[in-house]
Amino acid sequence: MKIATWNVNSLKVRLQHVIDWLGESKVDALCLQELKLTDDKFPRAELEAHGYRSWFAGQKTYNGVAILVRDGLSVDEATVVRNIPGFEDPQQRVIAATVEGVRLVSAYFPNGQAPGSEKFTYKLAWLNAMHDWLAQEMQQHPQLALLGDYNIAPADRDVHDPKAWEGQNLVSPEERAQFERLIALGFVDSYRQFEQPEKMFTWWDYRMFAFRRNAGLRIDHILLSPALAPKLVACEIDKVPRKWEQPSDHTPVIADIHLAG
DNA sequence: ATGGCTTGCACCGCAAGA
Repeated sequence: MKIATWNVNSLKVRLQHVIDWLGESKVDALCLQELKLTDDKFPRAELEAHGYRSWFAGQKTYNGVAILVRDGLSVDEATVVRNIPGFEDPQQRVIAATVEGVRLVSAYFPNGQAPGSEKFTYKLAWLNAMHDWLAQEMQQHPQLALLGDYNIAPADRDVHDPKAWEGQNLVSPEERAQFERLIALGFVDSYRQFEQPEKMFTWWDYRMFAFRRNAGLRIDHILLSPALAPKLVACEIDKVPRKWEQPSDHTPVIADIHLAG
């Protein structure tokens, strides 16, 4: 089963990119973030016409997450969850669904703006709630994958210029400690299970020709639970959609899991 | 140098992203 994550920065603007990419990648499930549209505007019919069913949690202007599932795969309708249970939040950042017996969580982690800011405090509170919920969720669903835009570059090798970024939002020690708390639950960073080229990133700023200069960060991740990690056979970043006309500033990450094996 | 782009919303400049 191929699963993927992609922050599309407006599904309205990026719908054709999503459709094109699904057609090429043929992933079984695609987790989307930053839909930036309300549920009534979600392009469910268009995606269905291209062979994918959708589950989504949207809102006006900001945030919004979805899970797209290729036709023919089983989805447990009764256990779809929106938001982090028990964490009151008007921001739509989480949706979870069980696909072929694998619990998929599509998450748009808060940006945080800057260490010390109110938004940073919210980010840390959100991360605490996510950690505690995942600890429970993993008991219920041993085969669990957490896919999304984490807004955290876990290590210096995930940063194009670690010196320039030192201590800043997305790389600060507090955020990295939160990432490590997820790892301490037993989660495995899919991308780092394999030898990878250096300077591989998933996000590049729109400004300053950042993509052309490869001035990026690796902030989109697929973490796998201990029960799922041994079934991982490949993980890659697909930089191609970032080169398309009017692209998202993020590009997809894909993990291939062999469930039968 | 706190800019530089892109989005949505609401009206032509602002917030927010990362």
